Amino acid sequence: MRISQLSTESGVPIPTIKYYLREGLLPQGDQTSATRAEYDQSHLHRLRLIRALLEVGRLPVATIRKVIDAVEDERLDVHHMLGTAHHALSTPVEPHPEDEDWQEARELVDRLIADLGWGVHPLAPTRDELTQAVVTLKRLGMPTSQEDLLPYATAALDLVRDLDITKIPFDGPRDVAVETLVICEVLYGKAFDVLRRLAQESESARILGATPCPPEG
Amino acid sequence: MRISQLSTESGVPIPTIKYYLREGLLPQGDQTSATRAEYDQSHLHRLRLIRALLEVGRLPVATIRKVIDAVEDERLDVHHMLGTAHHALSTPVEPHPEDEDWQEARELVDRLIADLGWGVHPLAPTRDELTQAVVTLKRLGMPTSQEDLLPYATAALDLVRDLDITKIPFDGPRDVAVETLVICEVLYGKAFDVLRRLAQESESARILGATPCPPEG
DNA sequence: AACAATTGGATAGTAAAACTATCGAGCATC
DNA sequence: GATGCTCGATAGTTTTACTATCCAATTGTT
Repeated sequence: MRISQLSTESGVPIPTIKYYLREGLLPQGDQTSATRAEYDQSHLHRLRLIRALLEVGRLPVATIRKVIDAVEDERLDVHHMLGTAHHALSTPVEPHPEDEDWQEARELVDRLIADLGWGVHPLAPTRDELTQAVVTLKRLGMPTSQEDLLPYATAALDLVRDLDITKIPFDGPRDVAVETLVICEVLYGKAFDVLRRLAQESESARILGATPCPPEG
Repeated sequence: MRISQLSTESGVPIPTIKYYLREGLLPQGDQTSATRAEYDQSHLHRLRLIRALLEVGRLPVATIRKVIDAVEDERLDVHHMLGTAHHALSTPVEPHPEDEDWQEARELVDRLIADLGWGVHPLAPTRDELTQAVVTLKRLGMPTSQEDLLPYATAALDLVRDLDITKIPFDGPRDVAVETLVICEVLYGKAFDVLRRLAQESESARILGATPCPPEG
């Protein structure tokens, strides 16, 4: 199919598709001549993935690029490919190792992960991300202990082990594996986030003994 | 304290503080003369809250503004104040009620909430948000059923009921209640999100029988 | 073969969000 | 009364994600 058809089928405007091609999010089509290229279902699929990560996951284009690069780097085995994708998904946080609060929080995070027996690399950026949340909670006057975080951690593990992970075809083609992992992480992550807010909405109304609150307007 | 001290204590540059003042995120200081205003601990605290929501929660300034407006609107009782804050926290999604996939997904979401017996307003924007995630999952070839979502929903409810909600002082001053709610929703939400990704990282390494994957570099 | 339409590739422009910088006049303080 | 901080207003910057415009090269269409 040509670019115009790709555009109508996906709902993404042609200039935007060209932009994604430039940015390396979408692979080039099969060039049949100097001014013609042929696209197929894989491009359509990729385009849908890009839009999902952008619109639902609110991932920056640069992050999506990193994930795609990991898939297309043939030197990586499945394990390292997934790892790279994983680390790309964490929002970069610059650590403040000299800060006292930061150090304390980081120790808490490391101890938590160690006590849980989780296999996470000591330098994984995810650790910094969690540290930042813990530091911030403390600064806001809601200090967090390991016991506070533990139930969240075990709940997270339960969900991942029983649901997310079972969906990932580790033995299938590599691109399918990463794609599924990313989708699980981003879209089910989003779904859970919304469900959490729904639950909070419902519980808070229940406690206050009131009827559900309508949106403004 | 003066604006310069507010700046050094919070680490936020003066022009940025002025910007927050202009945008109504930070209340004006106590004006002692035409060119002097006095700020206090409450301003410092608010500033920290703003930065937390911006940096950790990645909330847009406009959203933070909405939450603050809800707190300061004296006509609202605690219930409606929390509700307004709640709805402000959901990323706006424009619904596509004419779309077939959308309709189907929306029915699934409504049925799920009804079956769970959750008290959520029929027009709550949160419903649209979840609908969007469900539609997107379907488009990406991972259709979601009510049974798929149920375990996420019950896990979310457990966390909220046993942890988040217990932290909110419903009978205390109104501003403390919303602030706690927002902090719980945004920061513990973030913490859980990171824990989920950590669990996924760990489980995926375990399944592949590999050692934890180092970050690039 | 003439010719309008489409494409690819390049380049430049735009919109929104979150700052950041500058300026001028008014105090305050030494 | 010189120095320096402050307020308030206004204008400029940076980043991100597009969007628009050109142009020459086709392609299909007559």
